Amino acid sequence: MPYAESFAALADPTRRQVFEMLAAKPMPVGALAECLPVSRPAVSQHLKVLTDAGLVAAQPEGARRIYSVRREGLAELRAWIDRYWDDVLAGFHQDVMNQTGEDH
Amino acid sequence: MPYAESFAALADPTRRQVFEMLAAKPMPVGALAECLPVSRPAVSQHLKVLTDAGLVAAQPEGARRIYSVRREGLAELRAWIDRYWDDVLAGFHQDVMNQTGEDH
DNA sequence: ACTCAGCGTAAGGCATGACTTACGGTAAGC
DNA sequence: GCTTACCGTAAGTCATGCCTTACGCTGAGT
Repeated sequence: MPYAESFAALADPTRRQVFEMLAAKPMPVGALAECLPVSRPAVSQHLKVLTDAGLVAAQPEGARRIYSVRREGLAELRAWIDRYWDDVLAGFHQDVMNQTGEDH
Repeated sequence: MPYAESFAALADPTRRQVFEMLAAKPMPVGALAECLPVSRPAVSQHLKVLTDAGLVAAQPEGARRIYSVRREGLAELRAWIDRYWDDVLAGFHQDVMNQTGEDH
């Protein structure tokens, strides 16, 4: 269940901001840190959490590491939501049945 | 940005379990607590977080309070994911363009 | 009116987590 | 080869969060 780590990763505002910046454009660590109110090591730690969750990935380019978003990570979250989305719709439908007719 | 609270709410495993149980079937607090390894007040606190995030809602029924899932809460999360889903696809598309031709 | 079931809230303890500074390690440039 | 840029990790501090027990409130039944 990798979606568990994904939710935990995106629960932090700074980490969401990192993710959003990478979604807009792949970037090295330094570029992220310049646009954020935290230190560069803090960004590195956040990137580790996001990487472990499968939401981002690093691609070494010389001495730098270009981080970018992994579509599969978002797909996991979408899958989780869609599952319970269906459950809720089914439950709602059942409630309507119970309220209207109590038939069958 | 209510999705912020939603991510924070679903980041906790116990809270996700509560949400999943409510998605399967609306329930009062006591019924949830019986199936969980934590005390009833803990469940109440989790329900408050989920309620503040707009993910669940309570409907008083006599002395009990029947909790159920709010579709709008899940919709918020879906909207956030879909937004960055599109961004990632666009970025990926742009990378392909840069690699193949550098035209525009 | 009294009792009891069902919840929410307050207060406190303990773990988890986010940030900092300091350090080590690798790749590029002179 | 040596410096410099770029990055990850370690250690420590401080805040946040989850859980517990104890308490107070409301609605139903006798």
